Amino acid sequence: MTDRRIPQISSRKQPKQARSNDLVAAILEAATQVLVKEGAPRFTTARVAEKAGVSVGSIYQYFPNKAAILFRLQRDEWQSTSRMLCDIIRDASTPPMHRLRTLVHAFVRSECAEAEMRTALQDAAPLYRDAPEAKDAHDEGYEAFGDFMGEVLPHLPIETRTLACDLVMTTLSAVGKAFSDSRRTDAEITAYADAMADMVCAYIDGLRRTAKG
Amino acid sequence: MTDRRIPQISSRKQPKQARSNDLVAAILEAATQVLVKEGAPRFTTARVAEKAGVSVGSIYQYFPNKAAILFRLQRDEWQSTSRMLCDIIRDASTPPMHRLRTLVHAFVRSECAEAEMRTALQDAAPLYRDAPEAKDAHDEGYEAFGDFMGEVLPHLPIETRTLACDLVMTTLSAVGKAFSDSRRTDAEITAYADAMADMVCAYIDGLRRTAKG
DNA sequence: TAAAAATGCGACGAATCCGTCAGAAAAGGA
DNA sequence: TCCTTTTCTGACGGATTCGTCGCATTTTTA
Repeated sequence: MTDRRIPQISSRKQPKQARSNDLVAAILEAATQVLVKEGAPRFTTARVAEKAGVSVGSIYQYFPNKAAILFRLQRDEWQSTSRMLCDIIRDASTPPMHRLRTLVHAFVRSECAEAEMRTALQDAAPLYRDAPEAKDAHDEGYEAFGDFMGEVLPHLPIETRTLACDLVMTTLSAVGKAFSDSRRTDAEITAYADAMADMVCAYIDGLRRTAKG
Repeated sequence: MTDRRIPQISSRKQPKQARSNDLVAAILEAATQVLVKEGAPRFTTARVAEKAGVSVGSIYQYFPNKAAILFRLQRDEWQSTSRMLCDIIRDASTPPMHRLRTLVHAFVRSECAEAEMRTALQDAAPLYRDAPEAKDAHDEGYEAFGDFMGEVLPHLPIETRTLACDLVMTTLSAVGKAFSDSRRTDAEITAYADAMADMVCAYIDGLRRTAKG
């Protein structure tokens, strides 16, 4: 790349009055709608402002630029699914592989539920992807899953385990995205999630045998 | 989406003189460079023309619009990798699962080799994705892989087999993309491809046992 | 209640970008 | 060589977008 700018992402000013908070909330809500209904290329501060019943200037009071809004939406999304996955994978009251299957189903279902939003955010990625803050948003879920793999595959060499962890997480996320690119029925979702779970479990069982034998 | 245009993609006119062919080739070459070096948002007919040492008007003589250039690049890429995969998976002189492993390695390696190009094309996807021609570009490889699954899992119910086929193809493509998003060393590529092959093979072996037992 | 501070407004300048069109240049034919 | 056809050129119109800035409005403070 020859001339990429790294967008400024961090917030411009902290709201001090109550109405400001409402404003920010309204902006984010409107941004979501604009993004989903109009698509990434037509995502414009002007359109967001109009939808939110607010003027452009107000937006730029709390977001340094367009990219910051998109980044914020993306980060919120990551955080919420990340948290969901943590809850499932750490639930000590159910057997590990059962947790994993539940995780897969929950993940696929969630991806399908927000497919439009996700696609649009993906399309807008060039605008915020290069921001430094973009990296540290995924780590919560990743760490939890690392613990899980340690629990299930204690005897595996650490390197192999890390690689396996990476592969499984990537598979969930990437295949989930790809699957949810088309609109799916409930039955399709269940069937596909079952197949994904089969695949991942088969892989992990294989690793188990390798470690023991 | 409220107001998406479907872009016209099909070619504007067939070149009749030799110099025209050179021109089209030069345009595509320049387009590739611009896309990789400047990134999707800065991909402009003007820039492509400049790089190709040609005027904007000439571009619009052979491509109806910007989207058509991008679509063409994407299609060429799909075709070439699709063909490569067909050659590997259909090679009757090697045992099936060995072919599959080779396929995985070849695919991951190829994705990594053209990572920048692929990312940029992905970023530009909103411009050409909705075109009707976009769908029928993947089918060659898909069909070949379907045959392969039939060969390896003859006793599996057709529905299950189709699902499995879909899952494996999607996994290859989606996980390969995600993996190649970061720059990778040769050793990393090999290790990751091995892990992917392990996972896919474990899944298919599992299905085999299911079908027999 | 009056001044100060915070917030909200929206027209506007500057920058791109897309694709066209009238005419120049090159190639082909008689 | 001269005329016709094909190809190439690049300035330009029309459209869109981003983000700012001077000013109006509301809230807080004294």
